[in-house]
Amino acid sequence: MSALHKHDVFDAIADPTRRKMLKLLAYDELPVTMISHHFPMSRTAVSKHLRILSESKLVSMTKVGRETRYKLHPEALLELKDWLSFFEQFWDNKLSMLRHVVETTTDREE
Amino acid sequence: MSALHKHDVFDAIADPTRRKMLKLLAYDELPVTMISHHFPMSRTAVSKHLRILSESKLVSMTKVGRETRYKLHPEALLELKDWLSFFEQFWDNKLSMLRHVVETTTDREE
DNA sequence: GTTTTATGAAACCGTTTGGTTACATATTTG
DNA sequence: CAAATATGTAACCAAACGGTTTCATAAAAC
Repeated sequence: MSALHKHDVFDAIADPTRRKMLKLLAYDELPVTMISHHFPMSRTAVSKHLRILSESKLVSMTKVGRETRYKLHPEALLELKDWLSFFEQFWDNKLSMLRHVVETTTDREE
Repeated sequence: MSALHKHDVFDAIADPTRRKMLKLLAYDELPVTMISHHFPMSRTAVSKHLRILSESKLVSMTKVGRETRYKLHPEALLELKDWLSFFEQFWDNKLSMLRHVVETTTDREE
């Protein structure tokens, strides 16, 4: 994906480092330096991954003093869930087929 | 991802062309030339996308005479669904929280 | 007010990606 | 058998990716 056009959710989760970041941010809001301690790369590289996650709305940023705290914004994964749900009707499993119907019905109420 | 290591499902669906291919193959098994008619690129480029989808097990190939027919193998998307299910517990919606519990319980029976 | 800390931006670099065209091969058709 | 068809492989290319180091800036701490 181009540098001008923003990265979407599918791009964002394609990278294993970014997927790990999402799990890390699932419970805690964390500043860049803290996040970078969990990865074998420079803080700058971590910062760039966070920018991509931010572009795709998977994380949100809050400035607190000199820190920038990032936290998970899980609602952005709904796009992925919706995309997936289309294919569930093709799983050769009657139980998941049934569940597909139940889920899509439930979705209407959200 | 490297050329030696196979592409995984997350890589495979990162590209919009490949996502479109999956939808196209959802209903019909199709040979390369037929598939390429749906995309504004060369048959060779289409073939390369299909190889990546094949590496990630999202499609399967069957040789029929001089044709290679590709079809969707939706079970490969289970990995994605499982990955997603971890995050559903964080959606700030009690209903989807409840559904998460129901689904993971149901999964045990498959 | 100087120093330290936290961060992002810029420039750079090797590798991968997504496309191309040309070619080789196998199968079907006439 | 010769010609046409279906496909994959190879070589190539520009752009994007994922990393680096250096620098600028803002806020906190001393």
